[in-house]
Formats: sequence, C-alpha cells, structure tokens
Amino acid sequence: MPWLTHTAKNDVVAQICDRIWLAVVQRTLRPGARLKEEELAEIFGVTRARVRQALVLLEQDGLVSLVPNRGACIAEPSVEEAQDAFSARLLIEQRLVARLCARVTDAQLDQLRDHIARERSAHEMGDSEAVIRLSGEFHMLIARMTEAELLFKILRTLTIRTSLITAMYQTQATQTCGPDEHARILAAIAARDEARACAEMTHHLNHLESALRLSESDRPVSELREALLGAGQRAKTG
Amino acid sequence: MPWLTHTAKNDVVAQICDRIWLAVVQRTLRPGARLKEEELAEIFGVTRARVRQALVLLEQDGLVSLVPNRGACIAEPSVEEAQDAFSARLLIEQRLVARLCARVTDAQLDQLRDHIARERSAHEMGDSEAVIRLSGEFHMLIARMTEAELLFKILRTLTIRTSLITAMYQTQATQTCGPDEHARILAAIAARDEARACAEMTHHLNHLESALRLSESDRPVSELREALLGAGQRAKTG
DNA sequence: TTCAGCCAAATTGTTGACAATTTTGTGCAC
DNA sequence: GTGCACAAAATTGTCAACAATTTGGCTGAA
Repeated sequence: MPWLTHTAKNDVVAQICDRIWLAVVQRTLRPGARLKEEELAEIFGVTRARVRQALVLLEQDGLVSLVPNRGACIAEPSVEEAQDAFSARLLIEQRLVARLCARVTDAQLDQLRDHIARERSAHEMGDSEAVIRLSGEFHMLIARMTEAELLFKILRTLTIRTSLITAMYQTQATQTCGPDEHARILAAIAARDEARACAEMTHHLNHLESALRLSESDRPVSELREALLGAGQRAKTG
Repeated sequence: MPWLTHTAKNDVVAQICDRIWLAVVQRTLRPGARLKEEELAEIFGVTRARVRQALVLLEQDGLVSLVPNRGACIAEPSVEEAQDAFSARLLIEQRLVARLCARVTDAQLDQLRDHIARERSAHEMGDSEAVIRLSGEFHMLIARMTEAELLFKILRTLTIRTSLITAMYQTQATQTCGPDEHARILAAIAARDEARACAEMTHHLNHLESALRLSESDRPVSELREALLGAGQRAKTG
C-alpha cells in the first residue's frame, strides 16, 4: 500500500523503509532519533543485514543520516536544505504537471478524481495516517501518469525529503494540505490548461512550504546551540 | 580524482563504483555485460560484500540493472529512457546555470576558465579518458558552485546515466563534446546573462543528444534479437 | 577539582561459511 | 531427433560469529 516502496516486490527491506518513513511522518520517530541496527532488527524480526540495507536506501533518500562507525539517525535537514528541497520539488512538479496536461486521458482524470474523493473521505474521518499517505500519493500519481520514469523517481525521493521536513518544521496550524488545492490542480489539468496547472501547483507547494517554521524569526529549538544559548543570546547573534 | 565518487572518503566501495563507471564510459564494459560478484571481488581484491554494496549504489544511479537471484549487468537504457535522461538533465542544468548567473563570483569564473583550459589541453593531447572525465566535471563544477546541494546530487546521477547512454548510442562522428561549447556557456555566465546562458546550455545538451543514434531508423544492434535476425529481417520488422 | 589516559561496554563493520535459487548439462522415453 | 525430467554446477542471498571502532566511566596524578 505505501507508495514509498523501493522495489515493487514483497521486499522485506522495502517494508522496513516504509515503516520507518511512516513513523517519521507520523512524528513517532523524531529527527535526530538514533536508529540502532540491533534494535531495529529485533523490532522488525529480521537480521541486522536487512536493516543495514534499508538504512543505506533511506540515506540515499535523505531520510536518515548515516555516519561511518557511528550509526544511523533520522536526518535533521537544515532550513537551507528544506528550502532547497521545496525548490527542487517545485521545479520537477511544474514540469510534470505541464507534461500531463498535454497527454492526460479521460480515464486518468477519473482516476485522479477518484483519488481526491478518497482524500476527502480520509480527511472527514480524521484518519491522519491515510491523509498523509494519500496526499503524497496524489503527487506521485500525477508523476506516474506523465510516464517520465526518471522524473518520477526523482520526485519520489524529493517527496520523502519534504515529508521529513514537514514533520520536522510543521506548526500546529496546518497539519497537511487539504484536498481542495489538489482539486484545483486537477481542474486545471482537466481543462488542459498548462499555465494554470503550473500556477496551481506552484501555489500549492508554496502554501505547503509557507505553513512551516522556516523563517529566521521562529525556528524550532531543534539545534543544540539555539536551544541552550536561550532567548537572551539569540538577540545578539541575530 | 573521479568526480563520480559517492562518499568523499577513501571509500573502497566508491572506488569500485568509479572503476566500473570508467570502464563503461571507455566502452571497455559494454551495456548488457554480466557483472558476476565473485569475479569483481577477485578483480578488485575485496570481498563479495563490498562488490554487492557497490552494485546497489550503481543500480540507484541507473548504471547497472540488478535482478534478484540473477545478478547484475550493465544497464541498457532504451531510447525512451535515453531521451528522458537528457530531458531531465536539461531541466536541471537550465535551472543551475541560471542560478549561477545570479551569484557567480570572479574567483569562480577563474576556476571555470581554468577548467576549460585543462579540457583544451587534454583534448589536444588526445587523452580521451581525461577528456571524458573533465567534460563531465565541468557540469558538476557549475552545479557545485550554485550551492544547491540537492540539484547537484540529482545532476550527478543524471550525468552517470547520460554517460552510459553516450557510450551506448554514440556514433563515430562525435566522441565527446569539445570544450568550445563549454566556453560559450562560460562567456554567458561571465556576462551574467541568464537567458543566454540557458540558451547555450540548452544548445550544448541538445547537441550532445543529437550526436547519438537515438532515432528510430538506425538503432544500435545491441539487442540480441536485432543482432541475430540480421539486416534482411530488420526491413520486415521495421 | 580537573583532565589526561585507559579500560570496559556497546555498537558498527567485516568476513567466510552455508542456504536458496537459477542455469546448465545429461539421459531417458517417445 | 525432440522434448521432458532430473541432477549438477554456478551464482546469488542470508546469516551468525568475529573484528574494529566508538562511547562512557573510572582511576589517578597535577
């Protein structure tokens, strides 16, 4: 079910990746959390070798940072990295949505409509896990429909990155983007209006980013320095 | 020295990756070539585990295809995949070069000039290995200078892909792009002319792609079917 | 008290042997 | 001679024990 899955098969390693990713976006696993191989191995009922493979894959996706001889932990993307990720994602998704406008079929439009309906349903039922999953899946669905395999792959890793970033920098205000903006994107695609679709996608991603604490003024106290120097010092450095 | 290197450290695995990549771009290892783990392990004087790690990384970069229980071989990107790769690379590099125009320093310009000089030198001396390496490095240098870490990473894997594609589909006519087009790109960057820099980069990449046998009419006879049916049959199928 | 040095515990990295799978080769029936 | 079944070889996948590295605490001297 999860869309993150690396290989299509019933791969144990891919399942481990998915579970870790899910724990991160659900904020069960906080950024910086230590990931001990043996512990994970026991949790998932596999050997350490499998866990190790999963960690390597997750590092490639930027979800965990892997330091030689010192183990793995959930990555802590900086504000700059966060902005980079959104910037890259915008570039890719603009291209994807434009491309889809030119080639989308009616069947695909129905599929997208169906997906948004499911998003709405999950939203109303308050199933936050489904909301998160489906929300990401919408973007991946568009990517897959464009049949640009490479951009699809790139977007997959970028989505993983932004998932982590969202989990890390999110405010109480906006947990996830509602399905409404997705609907607007879909409408533009259905109208085969490239410019509008691009604009809606841009708006959507900018909205997503702006709902995070990425400004200088109110960063989260995740960084040790900031946290320990306290508010008094921050005025000086800023 | 090689710019492909995955991790900055003196990582044995990264070296294996580089050696394999180099063998591919030098056409010593042809697409489709079988990569037996034990064989590689013996060649590089390492254990199979290391080779395995390298193969996983190379698969992520699209240089080798890895089939469960059936081993690894040099990937054989289809024409569609080749076009996708160039298309994606164009998208990324346009962005990168535009971004660099806005932030390039004089020192960086000197560095680029110096690089092109080395390209020229290698070109004149007929050192084809250096030409290939430096040619790729020029693009990576631009990417690094923009300080967009993510786009840099993405471009790295795209460059690996296009290296393979070039090796696979290249004609006798153009082995590699000469340093002249790089010089034109640099000139546009030096003039801080975003539009022109983009255009030059676009021209350069299109030139690179158009020098390959990517058209329907004359595909390489890499596929077994094509190769063994012979020219007589090809007329029928085409 | 403080800090360098050192030892012990915990954790990661590596290896080689073993299991599972696929491929290749052989023989038998038809 | 052809096709199928079965066995043997080659190759990949997995594992658990062992080695190397780091971390934290302890001791003892300045």
